[in-house]
Amino acid sequence: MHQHEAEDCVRLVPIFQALDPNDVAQVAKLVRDRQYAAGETLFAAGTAADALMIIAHGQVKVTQTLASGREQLLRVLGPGEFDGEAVLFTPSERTTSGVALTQVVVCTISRQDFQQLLKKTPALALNMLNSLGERVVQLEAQTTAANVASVSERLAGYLVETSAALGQAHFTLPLQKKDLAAYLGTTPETVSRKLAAFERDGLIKQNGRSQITILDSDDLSLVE
Amino acid sequence: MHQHEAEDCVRLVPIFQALDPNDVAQVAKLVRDRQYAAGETLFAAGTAADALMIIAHGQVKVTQTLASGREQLLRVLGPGEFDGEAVLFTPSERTTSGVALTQVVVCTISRQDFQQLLKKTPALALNMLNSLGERVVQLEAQTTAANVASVSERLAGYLVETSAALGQAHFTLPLQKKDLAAYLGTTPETVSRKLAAFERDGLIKQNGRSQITILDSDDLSLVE
DNA sequence: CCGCTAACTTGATGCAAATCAAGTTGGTTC
DNA sequence: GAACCAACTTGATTTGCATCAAGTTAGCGG
Repeated sequence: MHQHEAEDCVRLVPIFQALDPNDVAQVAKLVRDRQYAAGETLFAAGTAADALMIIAHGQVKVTQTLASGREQLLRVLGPGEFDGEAVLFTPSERTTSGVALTQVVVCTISRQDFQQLLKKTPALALNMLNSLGERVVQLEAQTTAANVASVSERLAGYLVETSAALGQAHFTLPLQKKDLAAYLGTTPETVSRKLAAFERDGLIKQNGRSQITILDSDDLSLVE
Repeated sequence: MHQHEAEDCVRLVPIFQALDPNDVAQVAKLVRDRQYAAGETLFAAGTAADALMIIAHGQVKVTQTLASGREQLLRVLGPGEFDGEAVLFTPSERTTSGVALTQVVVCTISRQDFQQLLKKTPALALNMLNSLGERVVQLEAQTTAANVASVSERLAGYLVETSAALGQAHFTLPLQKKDLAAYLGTTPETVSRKLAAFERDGLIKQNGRSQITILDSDDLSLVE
């Protein structure tokens, strides 16, 4: 079973894709896997960044907390995604924390092993560059949105994107509203109110606490 | 002179550091350099990302603009820094725009050449990974600050960081207040008022339009 | 050195969203 | 299935900041 998870990681993860079978075998040997229950902490800000963590199953929220105590949800990692940047540097501290949202299986590679691997496997470094480049583009968009767009715009954008990513107009919110608020840089109260307003305007329909149906994707995209 | 600039780029840029002389020579051959006057556009969002641009001299502001027309200043590139991520992908569009703040000399490498170079020069890929990793960490901090901190906190943080980076309590703001406002996600009016407030509280002293002296760095860091 | 203009400052007003407060709901545990 | 508790909702109030408006400066070209 454990063996199985390790292979899953290597197979699942985009950065290991298109490596030759030889390399893949090498990688699999270095991988250790580990389980966490929902709510458990996978890594904490301020601790040593000593391993690369790749999600095999489940979801992990990555947050950053300011001195003031307010917390920003930076992203949610799903299967195949990894927490990342910290491992690339010479021994350094993590700047973010990761908490399991569901039961989670992660595959880990120690920083040392991973850096060795990078040197020996140029194709891996290129894959990694692509992955980080995409992340930069996404973060730039997130920063811009946070500074420049209203809460309604950001929420509407989130709904449209989520719906598009899942390929359906009707879906279950992948986050609690509390977490969604932290992601959008607002409060649960405001998320609640804005969703109610969208519903009043006939843009969406809410069912229960976390079911959303998008009725008018076009107008939702135009919300300001 | 042109030859000179090309060498400058290769010598100056962190990502080319620690390459062996052989590689460096190779890189220099691929580099073209180009000049821009203050205010000129180096690249625009929506156009093809066909070249990597490295700043040899001067400063370039990188911005992202929302449909609403409001503009976010993402960063200011100085000598040795580069605009980057876009070049890594298969042909794609730029998501950001770059405008010269001063007279600027940039060195460019075509995307094709650069990608070839990456494949042939593993050390370069590793340097690039480090550089992008740092950028991710910095962007995460910027996103968190934008969502979670007040304008006063962000401005105070900016002053403290800038002062620290320059190594002196007295300095000239490297940006116009208009641009500083765009960077912090606020308006020039608010920047003006907050600085006046800091001065009233004895935290800083302003001289002329852009001279700042930090009087109490500790208390400035505690502003909320 | 004068005049022009963009950058900036200062003041008055309005509004979006945070905060505070008091319920209500739904899921989980025993 | 009753009781509990976190998550959520809805309402009232406050507030930080944007916006609008009217000056004031500083730098630059002539």
